[in-house]
Amino acid sequence: MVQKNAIQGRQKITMKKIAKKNNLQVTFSKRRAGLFKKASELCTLCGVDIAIIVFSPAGKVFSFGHPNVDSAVHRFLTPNTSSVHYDIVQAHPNANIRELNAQITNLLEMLEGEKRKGQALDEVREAGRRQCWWQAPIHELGLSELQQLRNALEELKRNVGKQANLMRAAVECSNGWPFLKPNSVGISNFGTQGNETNASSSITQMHKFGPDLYFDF
Amino acid sequence: MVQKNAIQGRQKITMKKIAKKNNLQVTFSKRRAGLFKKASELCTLCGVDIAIIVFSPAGKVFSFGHPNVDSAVHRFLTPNTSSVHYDIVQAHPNANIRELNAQITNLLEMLEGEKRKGQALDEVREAGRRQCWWQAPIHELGLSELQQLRNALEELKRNVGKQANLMRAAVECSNGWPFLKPNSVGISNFGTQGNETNASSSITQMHKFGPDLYFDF
DNA sequence: GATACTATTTTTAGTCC
DNA sequence: TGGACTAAAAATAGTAT
Repeated sequence: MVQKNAIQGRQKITMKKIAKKNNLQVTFSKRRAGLFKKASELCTLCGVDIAIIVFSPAGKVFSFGHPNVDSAVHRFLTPNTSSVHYDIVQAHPNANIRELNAQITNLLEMLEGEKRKGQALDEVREAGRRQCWWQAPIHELGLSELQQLRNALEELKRNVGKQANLMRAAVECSNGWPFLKPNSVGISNFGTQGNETNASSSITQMHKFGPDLYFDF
Repeated sequence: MVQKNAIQGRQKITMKKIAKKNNLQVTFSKRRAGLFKKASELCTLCGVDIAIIVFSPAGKVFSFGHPNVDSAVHRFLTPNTSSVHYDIVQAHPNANIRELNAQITNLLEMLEGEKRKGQALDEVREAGRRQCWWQAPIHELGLSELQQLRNALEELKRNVGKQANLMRAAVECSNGWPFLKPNSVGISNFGTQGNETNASSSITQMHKFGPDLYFDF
């Protein structure tokens, strides 16, 4: 089905800008993912904060940050000042959020394993597709369900985006924030920060919703 | 000349914070170098701009940037004129954070269960009471990949975390903030408009990172 | 754009200098 | 902290969906 020629496998490449546009795009996606993964691992293994900002060839912005991009950037820009702004949120650590983060982190690891184990059993589950299956007594979800979950999440993401547009409109009609200036980083930061394990990093992507607006969510 | 024990070669490690201080430091140095190298390669191969900021366990700051950190950070923070970061407003009380969190938690539990059962058979479970909070039918589901689910989850995690944080911040600082309500949702937006900056092609090999690429404070 | 595959190329954990 | 070394763990180029 899919065996053309012999030579398969990684090829060595020269370190210079890739000529073929198409190839460049693929490489960019792969390596960007790889870079973010490396960063994530570094965060987890060494418990450090990292921020990465990448401007894609297409003009989009991809960012990665632990605990988030802005806190790191802020800390970078103002080395002397202790992140005061962030304390607004950090003042009262929310156990639920941490719990959520922990769960998601575990989930991600699980999915990795699940993915490896086998997608053979996936077919069997195709038939068991239901509406709102996520509400049902969850005891066992197959890959089919996971796929549905994925779609559902994307839908959610889309909805949030719409809302973001509305919100933005509202903001522009108002003045500004008490202590948030255009070039100052605002509140943000979630997940555990400080020390102790967990890989609550975040990989984000900018999504375009309007003719000239990118919402990051 | 140096053959102490047998076990040589790379060992697999678990993704959690390294316990041994000494080991952690070594790993940090190596991986940081590796991360920067990857970033460098991405710059060269794809001709894109990147900025990386890393706060070491020792409190130092390491950064990598092409063409330099500040330009990328600046571009990230000031996509254009107006636009305020982290605008928080609740235009319409649509998305309820609590519900969202509940759903996510629920989904996570579901997946946890799946993992434990070791992907047994997938019998159908009754629909059960539902409350399509995002009101979006998810019937026509294509053959998705777990990898995508993973990405979606990571994005969602960030989204939920941020919203929850902002919500808390709103509650704590409700006295004085414009239109913030206890159940308001926060959405942040960074723009990347117009500026296309298609990374110049004059990217010279960034071999070893020169003193102008590494900043060690 | 993102993924799947697979043969190779790279990266790197552990340990010693 | 920065190499050196070995061998196993990861990342990934090229190609096709």
